[in-house]
Amino acid sequence: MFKLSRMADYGVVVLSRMARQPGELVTAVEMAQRTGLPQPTVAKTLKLLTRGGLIASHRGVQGGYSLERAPEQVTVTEIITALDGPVALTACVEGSDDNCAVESLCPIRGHWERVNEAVKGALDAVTLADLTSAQEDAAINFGRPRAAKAAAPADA
Amino acid sequence: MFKLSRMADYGVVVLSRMARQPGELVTAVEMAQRTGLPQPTVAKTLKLLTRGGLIASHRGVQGGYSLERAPEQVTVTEIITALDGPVALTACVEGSDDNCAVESLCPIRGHWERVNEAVKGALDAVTLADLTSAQEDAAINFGRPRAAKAAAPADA
DNA sequence: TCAAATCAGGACCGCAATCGTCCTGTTTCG
DNA sequence: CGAAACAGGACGATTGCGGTCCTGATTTGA
Ligand code: FES
Ligand code: FES
Repeated sequence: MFKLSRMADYGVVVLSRMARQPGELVTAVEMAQRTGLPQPTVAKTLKLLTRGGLIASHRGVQGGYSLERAPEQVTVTEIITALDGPVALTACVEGSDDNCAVESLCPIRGHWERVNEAVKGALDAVTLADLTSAQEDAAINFGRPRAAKAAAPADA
Repeated sequence: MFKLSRMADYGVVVLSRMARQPGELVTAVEMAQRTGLPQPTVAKTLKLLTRGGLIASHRGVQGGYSLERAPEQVTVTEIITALDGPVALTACVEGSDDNCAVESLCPIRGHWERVNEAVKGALDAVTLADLTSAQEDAAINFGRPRAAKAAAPADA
């Protein structure tokens, strides 16, 4: 069913929540309260997000996490990459050391990368701002936005 | 890591193999031999593909499967849908009856659909013909493509 | 008519990756 | 020096997935 991991889901939820007050320092437990998610999991998510460079952390007594980057500069691809590793649809795309069992006679060998590129491009075109700001202008192009086809310069 | 299931992978492999001789009737066991994949799994894949309307089946003694549609009319989205169910990145997109646990206060509620649309659009733009074309340069690197992996240890 | 070939559909089990939790440092502030 | 808060990893339960097999249904051909 081609669904992304729950971690990435949580990550987007948490991040979009943080995008409301950029720069504000929030602790992990408070973040869990705001989102309604279990605290340990949210803490883990925050850690991963920090390691991925998406948010900044501050240790110590008055510490916490804060979103420093602009919401429209945070792409969904980055979030997924930070929480679930690089986007690699199949085993034969770069990023994994294990190839398909039939690499020798596979008819499409390197052509998976094109699909991978297309998906990554689509994911790249959606930013955190898109997910949080669509509140007011819900009537944008929902049918097939520029993201879909415009993300096809894979072979340029 | 946002990878699609192995079933979908196999499906594409099998289909792209069938795209070479469209209309030819091939049995499941022969298809397994051609692709090098285990027979039971390949049979299962063929069944799912048939149910999805991507290939035609013929029962009886001289039966088998055949690809009736044009390769450029078969999209990757269809293949994934046939084998893994509809493309639904998260639980809150249409297609599943189960929502996130925090749907009530989730800040992005319906906005996941945009991401879903973007991905589906990207997948829709790649057809079976795209994967099978450029067959000539697919035979060049028979060793181990391993695109730009940092310092690939000699494992040959 | 009968038997063989082949697909259809589902049941079943084992493995694996994920999800979620917790514990032990490390850092900063009061 | 102690408390607050993050960092990092270990650990177990669970769920879904991958893979196999078995029993029908259908068609062909002898
Ligand atoms: S080598 Fe991976 S799909 Fe063919
Ligand atoms: S992510 Fe599903 S309801 Fe918010």
